[in-house]
Amino acid sequence: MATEVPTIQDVARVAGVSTATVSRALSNPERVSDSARRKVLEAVETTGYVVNEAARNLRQQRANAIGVIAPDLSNPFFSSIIAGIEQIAGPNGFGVLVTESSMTGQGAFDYASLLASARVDGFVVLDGQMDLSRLRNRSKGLTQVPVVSACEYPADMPAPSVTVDNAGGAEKAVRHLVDLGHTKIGHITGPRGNILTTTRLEGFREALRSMGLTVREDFILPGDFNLEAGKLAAEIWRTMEDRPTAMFCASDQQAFGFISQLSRQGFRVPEDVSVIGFDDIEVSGFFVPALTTISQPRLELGRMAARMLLDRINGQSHREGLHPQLDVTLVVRDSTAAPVAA
Amino acid sequence: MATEVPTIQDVARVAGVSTATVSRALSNPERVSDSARRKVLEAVETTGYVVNEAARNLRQQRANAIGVIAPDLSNPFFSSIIAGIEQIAGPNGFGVLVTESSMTGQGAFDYASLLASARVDGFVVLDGQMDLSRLRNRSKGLTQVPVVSACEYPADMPAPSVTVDNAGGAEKAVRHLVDLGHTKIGHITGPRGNILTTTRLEGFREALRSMGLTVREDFILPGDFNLEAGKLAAEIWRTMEDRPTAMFCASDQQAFGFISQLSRQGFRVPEDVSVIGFDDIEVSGFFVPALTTISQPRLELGRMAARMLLDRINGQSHREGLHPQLDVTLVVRDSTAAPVAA
DNA sequence: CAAAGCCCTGCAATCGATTACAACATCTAG
DNA sequence: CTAGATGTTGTAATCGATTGCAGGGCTTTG
Repeated sequence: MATEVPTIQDVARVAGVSTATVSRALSNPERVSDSARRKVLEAVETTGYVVNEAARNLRQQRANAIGVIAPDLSNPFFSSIIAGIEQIAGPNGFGVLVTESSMTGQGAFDYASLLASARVDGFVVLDGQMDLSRLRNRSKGLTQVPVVSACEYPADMPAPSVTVDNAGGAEKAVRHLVDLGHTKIGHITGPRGNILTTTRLEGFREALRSMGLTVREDFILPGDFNLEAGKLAAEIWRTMEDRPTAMFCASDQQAFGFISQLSRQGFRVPEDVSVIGFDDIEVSGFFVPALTTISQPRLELGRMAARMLLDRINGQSHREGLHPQLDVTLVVRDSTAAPVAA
Repeated sequence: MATEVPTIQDVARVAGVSTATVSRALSNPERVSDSARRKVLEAVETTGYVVNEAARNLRQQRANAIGVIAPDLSNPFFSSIIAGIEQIAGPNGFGVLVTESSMTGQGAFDYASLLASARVDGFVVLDGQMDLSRLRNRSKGLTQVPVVSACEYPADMPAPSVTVDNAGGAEKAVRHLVDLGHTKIGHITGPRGNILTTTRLEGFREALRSMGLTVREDFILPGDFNLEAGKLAAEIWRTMEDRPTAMFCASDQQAFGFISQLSRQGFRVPEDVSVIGFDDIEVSGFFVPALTTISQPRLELGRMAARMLLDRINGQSHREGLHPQLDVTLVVRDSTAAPVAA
């Protein structure tokens, strides 16, 4: 039972050919004769041979793995993206190493080291806050290092990215609220400095203007993408003299926090205030009330980012362009309604 | 800028010693003289050397990485556990490869292959449904392969595991409901055949009995851990003639689905029915109503599983025993209350 | 029929680290 | 003073795959 793991030597011996032929039969089948290929495949079958990745990686000078840097693993928003990345990476023979931003910078988990140590061939960066300067001053310039940012992206980053149409999403959200009859529309932003925050805020402003409404700066509450931020914003909303009748939240989680805190204080959604989120994570349809939101194609985001990164690693140019943008859609549920006549 | 990645040879040259000394200075500092160590560390600093993992892995015949097999990445319950695993693995120089169960079995992502290919040194299995037999009939016997199952575990699996006290959790939930005055208590189970399902159900039954209540089989609804299952159960609850006044749900997600569907039908929680969950995922405190639940130490679950696996890989025996069980705690929030006097 | 080209195969170098072994210096004990 | 122990270092083999190069067989062409 406790047999050794077979090597390419074993296969070669069983098949009666050289290791070179075995290697070629497996990676470039068209380069060997039919008979040799058959013998090799048969020998692989009987021995149960699997290529030793460490040896291959050493020789080929590539890791056959990609790293994913996520800001927060416990946020369900990111896990779907990661699932999408795996769907592409796995079948292409690439492993996926997932890291939280908070882990990087710690010894071996420093991402520059991950690259230099031949553990990964490139990164998908899901964290827009990430400081990529360290990557730059090590060995190759940043433009050389295969990096694709997905979803969020550092403003100064000269790397390909795949994003969604955030401004368009904001516009769809505002239009929905306006269509319902709202005129006093507020917004809870994401964290300061985040690109998503600015794009959605800008889209929000622009949409209001284009629909002939004035932007009330006091209706724009600073926040974050998490639950706590929504709760905080609710406290502010509650103390406002002139309250917005509808709030556009920068994320679903934030919307949950907002609604939760309001409910606790005796307010009702959507009767007292309409709430619309952004992301469409899984629970959104099951929240109470079910959350109206802007749906992001999260799986596809991950898949496309992975495809782009693999192209990059393989030295190909991107089939989908340098900065593809995916569409978002409005999902109307129960957290938005027409404002009650005052 | 586009310099090559420095190798141990470069360091040796700069430091004026042999590669053997460099290697020893880095991994067994006490085996070299002070002066040599100083020179090496300095040379590492100036060259920016990072060990090439592929070369090390090949020579040492270990991958310095562990695999995590999760049933469903988009479930926030698992992401915390994974974060915990990383907290331990990373600082110990181990990478973490995350895989969804649905991916395994596909070519290179087959987990037996992952092992044989020297990509990982062992696994943390988060999926109790996982069929581990394939692992068994390849090379070493299953007992040889470093595997630690966390949270769920296949019943027939002769591997170490770290779990929580599921029966105790069920008991705490029931006691809480009984303390509130409930006597008609129902349960929505997890998926059939899952070990968590049986343990929690058994704990539920046992708790009722020990508190002098009879177990009503018609109050036990079959389910799953996901949102949809809760929704389905709500439909059944609604049509019951004699309804339980309190439901113990096998997971928080399930509880959300249950509450969500009831709300949609005009019922109120906890006025019409008390609901208690299991897991205490992040959003639970922000649900409407905030969910009373049994809290699992998810981060610690991952950390402990990782520690056990690393011990195993390093050939040490487990400091924490073969089957440690972590305690769970009752978190009382707003979804449970005394039953209304009929 | 000879020269040139192509296909298939094997030999052996190579990737970059670790480590068994041996060499040497230094120290200790008798 | 010497045999043996101890501590430090370097040499070179090794891990398992890939791949440049060359050789042998066969086909094509003039």
